[in-house]
Amino acid sequence: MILAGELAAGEHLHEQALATRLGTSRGPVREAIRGLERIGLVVTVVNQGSYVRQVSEAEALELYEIRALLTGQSCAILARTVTPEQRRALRDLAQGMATAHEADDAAGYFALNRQFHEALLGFAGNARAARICGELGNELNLFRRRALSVAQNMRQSNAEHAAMLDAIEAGGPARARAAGERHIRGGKNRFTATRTISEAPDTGDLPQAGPNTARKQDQGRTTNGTIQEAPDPGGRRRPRAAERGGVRPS
Amino acid sequence: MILAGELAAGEHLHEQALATRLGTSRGPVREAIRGLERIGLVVTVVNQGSYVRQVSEAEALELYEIRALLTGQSCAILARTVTPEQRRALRDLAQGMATAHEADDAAGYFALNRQFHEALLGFAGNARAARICGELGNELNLFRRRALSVAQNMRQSNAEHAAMLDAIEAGGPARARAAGERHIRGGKNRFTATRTISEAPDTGDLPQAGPNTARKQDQGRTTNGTIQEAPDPGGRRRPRAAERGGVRPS
DNA sequence: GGACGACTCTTTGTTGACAGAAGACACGTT
DNA sequence: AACGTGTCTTCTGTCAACAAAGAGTCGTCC
Repeated sequence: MILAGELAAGEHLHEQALATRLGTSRGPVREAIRGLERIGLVVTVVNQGSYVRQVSEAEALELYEIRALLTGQSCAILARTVTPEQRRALRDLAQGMATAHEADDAAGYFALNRQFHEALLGFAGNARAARICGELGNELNLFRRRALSVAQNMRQSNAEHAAMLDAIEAGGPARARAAGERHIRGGKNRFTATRTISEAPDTGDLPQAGPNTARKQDQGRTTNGTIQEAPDPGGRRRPRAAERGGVRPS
Repeated sequence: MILAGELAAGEHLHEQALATRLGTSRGPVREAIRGLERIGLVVTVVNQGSYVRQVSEAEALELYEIRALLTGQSCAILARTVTPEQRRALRDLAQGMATAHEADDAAGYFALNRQFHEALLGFAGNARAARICGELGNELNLFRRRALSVAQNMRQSNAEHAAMLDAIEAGGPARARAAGERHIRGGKNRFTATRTISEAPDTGDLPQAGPNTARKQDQGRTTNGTIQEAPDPGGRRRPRAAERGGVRPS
């Protein structure tokens, strides 16, 4: 639900509501939340609840850097080890993305893009790196949402994919690595360029509190103590207040 | 408890026993297990329970590669951005490790080593990379345990730390990156060399079943479906059999 | 009129109990 | 004697209920 955008970034996770919605009880929901917390999709404040993680721009840039490294390394490895079947599979995925782009099928494009990167990392033989890269991509989706569905960006991304494959097939490890890193950093730049679009809080139908509602907040001590990040619920903590008066102007 | 070695790799996590031992009930234990599962310290099989993750040698090598990349990148960044305070902090940690090595203080050495790498990654400015690297180190500890407490290895590791710092301070990004990668790959080689030592199952006081006890095992379908790894409980699944007759020879 | 304090309500944290599943043991059959 | 089947026990998965803590609201006092 988080990745699908049904739960907005910063949104409070109401355990009972989720349980009834999923047709189960609070126990399984809590266990799931603990798992999401560990992979960084959710932040929990003791005695207050859990919130969908809000990725700051600085953090997003960090994630891009890690992905660039891992992707570049995978390309470098593939330049030496790629098999004809793998080449064909990657080319097919790239071709599929091109047609999806022409058909203006953003959803299909994203699915294929994910498969492409997953296959690339997987072929390189480091399953764990592939898993990490996928999780980082998930977190990035929390931030960028669909701000990247600009057609121009899709085309540019496709060109970079082709360059990566060319470098893998004929360029040698160093060039392949550079192409891989360039692609991710290109995505990073596209993200930075279109960031202002998603800057507007797009919480959909949720009532939105003002940016400086007085709140105790306790400086966000999380249960595992790793990410001391202010949850900033964004909307209401107690539904009652929002439903009755809406935003309380300080 | 896993990192401290109280729970051996492959050991079954008995929820009720853990709950009573920790003075709580099964709910919080289950939530904690879900978190550990997400970061890869625990593997769960449905309707069978959770086991401390067993890291295969191939996986361990993968983890080393990822750490090498991240560490090398951090060194490259630090070569351009390191401040005098950071240099001093890293030098102090390296010096502390040297004295710990001379004093044969393996525990102190490991603690300092962890701090050193944490500080290195942290100074490089990518908090997430630091976190990932730390988690990977935790997982590696599942495997290598204390096979690396050989004095010779400590000395070699110290020399590599010094080389990293030298390269960061005077060598430029490329040399610093190479030094960082060389250190982690050196650890990888030391791990491979001493691997046979830890190969002997060191489960301590646990009764150990024979290597080929017939078991259904269901090929280990996990709850999240990511790591299809055979749990291989290693010891007993039901205490009764082991307590009554011990190992049943086929 | 504004600020402080008590009260109430909602939500989380935790517990105990129940149902289902899976393995182990014992018995009967081939 | 070996194999298959039935039963039993144990453990996990899930649920409903209780206790505690925090936040909002209302009343009172300065």
